[in-house]
Amino acid sequence: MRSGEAKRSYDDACGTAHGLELIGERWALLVLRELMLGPRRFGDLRADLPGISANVLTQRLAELEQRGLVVRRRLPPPASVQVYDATEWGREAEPIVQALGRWAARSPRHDPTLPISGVSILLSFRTMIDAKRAKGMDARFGFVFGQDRYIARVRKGGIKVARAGEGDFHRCDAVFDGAPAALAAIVYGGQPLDLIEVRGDRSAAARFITLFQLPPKVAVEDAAALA
Amino acid sequence: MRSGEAKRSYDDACGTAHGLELIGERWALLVLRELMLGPRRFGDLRADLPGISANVLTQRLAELEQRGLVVRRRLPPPASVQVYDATEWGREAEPIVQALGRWAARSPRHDPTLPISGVSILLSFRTMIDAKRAKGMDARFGFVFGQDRYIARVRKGGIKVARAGEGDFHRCDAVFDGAPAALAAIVYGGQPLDLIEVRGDRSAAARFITLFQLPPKVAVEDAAALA
DNA sequence: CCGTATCCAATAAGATACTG
DNA sequence: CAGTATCTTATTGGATACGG
Repeated sequence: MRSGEAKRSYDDACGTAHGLELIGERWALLVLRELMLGPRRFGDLRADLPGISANVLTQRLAELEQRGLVVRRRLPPPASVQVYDATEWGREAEPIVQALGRWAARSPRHDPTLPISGVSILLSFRTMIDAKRAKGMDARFGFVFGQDRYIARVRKGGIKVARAGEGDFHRCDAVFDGAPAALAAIVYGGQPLDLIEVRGDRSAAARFITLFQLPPKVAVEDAAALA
Repeated sequence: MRSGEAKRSYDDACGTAHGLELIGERWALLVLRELMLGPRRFGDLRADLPGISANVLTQRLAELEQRGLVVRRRLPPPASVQVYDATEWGREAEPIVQALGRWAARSPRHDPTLPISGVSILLSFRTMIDAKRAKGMDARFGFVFGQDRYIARVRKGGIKVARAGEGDFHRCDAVFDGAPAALAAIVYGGQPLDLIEVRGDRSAAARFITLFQLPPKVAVEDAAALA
């Protein structure tokens, strides 16, 4: 190890190497991902990052904060709870999350049956929307994952995603209510729509779930070798 | 631990998490980066990844090979040397490298004076080319970094980059010969062109080094806090 | 040289218990 | 609930030795 630097450095001027020093530690990018759609509490993050331990989450948040990617705030009373939020620069890391996700979706070893967070599935919509299929659609959709609510607007072949307030759902064409993993199984796994509850315009919902296309799996000469 | 196998899992169906399981280990993405422009030998990799130890490089290469991102080949006699090359899927990870590099270039703590590999600087040209500035230019450039040679073709606002054979340099408008770090200092650090040797059309070379634009640094309220 | 293997010390991650 | 503290395990890096 070299002298001087406090932590392990790649000692490389390449931006990629510096990026890995900023968000290359285990869990760091997933923590940042969970903050992409707005502030979360410590417990929310812990719940949506199955397997992370409290001390590692504490450490990652502290590092991300110190590097300027995350800010810690205390909500005004009566809430008075502490939340973590991504800074603008932190949110600018979304293309990294997307590129990684799009690339890894081609993996023959990707297991889509694992748990998935609400933020993940919503961000995947931004990543995987097929502009041709979405062209001509103009609709709003709501998503209820337990306490968390999100809203998506499909228009001009694109999709906008955000956390939802109560009133936002009144303008939605349809609202999906269920587990994120179930929604993922429907959209990406070809499962039937009635795996979750759908309120509102069911035909709009049926169209919505066809808008997203995973890239083709990598051809593997000997797939067994990768099992 | 079981080398390369499903070790510590993120237990997350999100493609991003799976991507981190594939190339999230320390050094993995940088090893893959070094293979983006063609096969390299073990010693080349070791030389261009300052700080990696031989055992870690061996392990990363074995893992990447087992996951289908890298192949190990033996060149035909008389060379008969073993080389590592990225598979097509491995090369498809370049958008990840680019997104990470572009994002990290905004970091206030990025130190461009560190060493940099030839592959890194050439890839950075692909990432950072400013289409508006390159528009209307049609030229070829050669790069000599010790034993390694590369060629770049600028055309229609884009740039193509590849390893060069001997003959390729005859068609070049200009050839840069020097250390990658010096070229980086010229292109990105505003240093004078005569820091390295330039053969051929010097005015074309002078235009070339203006084609690349780093994104603006992140505004930091208290930059000292991040030192 | 080109890698691999092995040993060791330093870190980082994981599990769990604990405190305000 | 929101973290700390502590302990155990895993990974990393450096040195070095070894076989092709």
